[in-house]
Amino acid sequence: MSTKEPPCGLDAALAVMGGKWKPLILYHLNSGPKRFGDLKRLVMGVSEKVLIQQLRELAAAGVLTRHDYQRVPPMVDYTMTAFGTTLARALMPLCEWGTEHRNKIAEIMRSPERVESASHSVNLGRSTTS
Amino acid sequence: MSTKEPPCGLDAALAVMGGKWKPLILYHLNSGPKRFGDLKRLVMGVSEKVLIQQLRELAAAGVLTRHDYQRVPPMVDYTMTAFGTTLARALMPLCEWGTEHRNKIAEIMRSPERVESASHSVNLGRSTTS
DNA sequence: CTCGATACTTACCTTAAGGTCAGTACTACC
DNA sequence: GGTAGTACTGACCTTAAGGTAAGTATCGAG
Repeated sequence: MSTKEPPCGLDAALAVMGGKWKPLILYHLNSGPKRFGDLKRLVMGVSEKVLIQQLRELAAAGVLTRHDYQRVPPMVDYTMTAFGTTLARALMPLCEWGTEHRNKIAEIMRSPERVESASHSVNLGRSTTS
Repeated sequence: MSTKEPPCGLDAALAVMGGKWKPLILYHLNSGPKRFGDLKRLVMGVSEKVLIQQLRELAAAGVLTRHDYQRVPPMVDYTMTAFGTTLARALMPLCEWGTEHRNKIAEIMRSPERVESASHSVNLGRSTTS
């Protein structure tokens, strides 16, 4: 019984969209195909190397397609697949939640709520913060 | 203009819920208060140390409260805050998406889609896979 | 000529995140 | 005595993830 499929598919979803920049990449691509340079500007703070890497992973996961126009200088665009679109749609409530609560979250990050019996500051770390 | 608040709150949301086990912790706590041991069994694969750590972080972020009954042996339970409940609700579409697509995702992870001009396997890494 | 644009690749580096293991303190049961 | 339960703490370790910097090749503009 302990090896049964879990009731919640969050682990599976996170296996696809997990990565520091992937959620934002998905958000931006959901509004239409984008060139590499567009994404670089829209996903503020991402390095070229990591952007390329995570785009490739998303492509490998069938979430987006990379279309190379075989030009010099290079010209490449990235488009959501139908599968990817369903994921982006499932991410929208989280996006909205974050937008609505952005001020509260910023405040909490500045001054985390005192945790009973411990009051060290929170490190939310590498993988998800910007 | 480039320092304006982003249109999408995913970064803020991820600042709160980012962490390998936090989404699943949130999912399980959404169905009612839980003892530490309950969570350890429900969130399969998590180590005690990391579970404690991420519970503390979620408490510091105001998502849940920790109630210590001051007993020996220790008796502690964790309850979602109203704020946390809004987040868990925002996560449900993603949970459902993952559940629906679990088979497809498992297949992709076994055999990632060929990426144009590269065909290396996908490593979805530490922070979000189980 | 230089610089800017395009979208990458590669070498190398740092460190945050998650983990194992040992320990804590008490009770109850065998 | 031992084991099991409760929920932690701290020391120590590994490595995945994200990053910087340098480089690639071509075109067009000044």
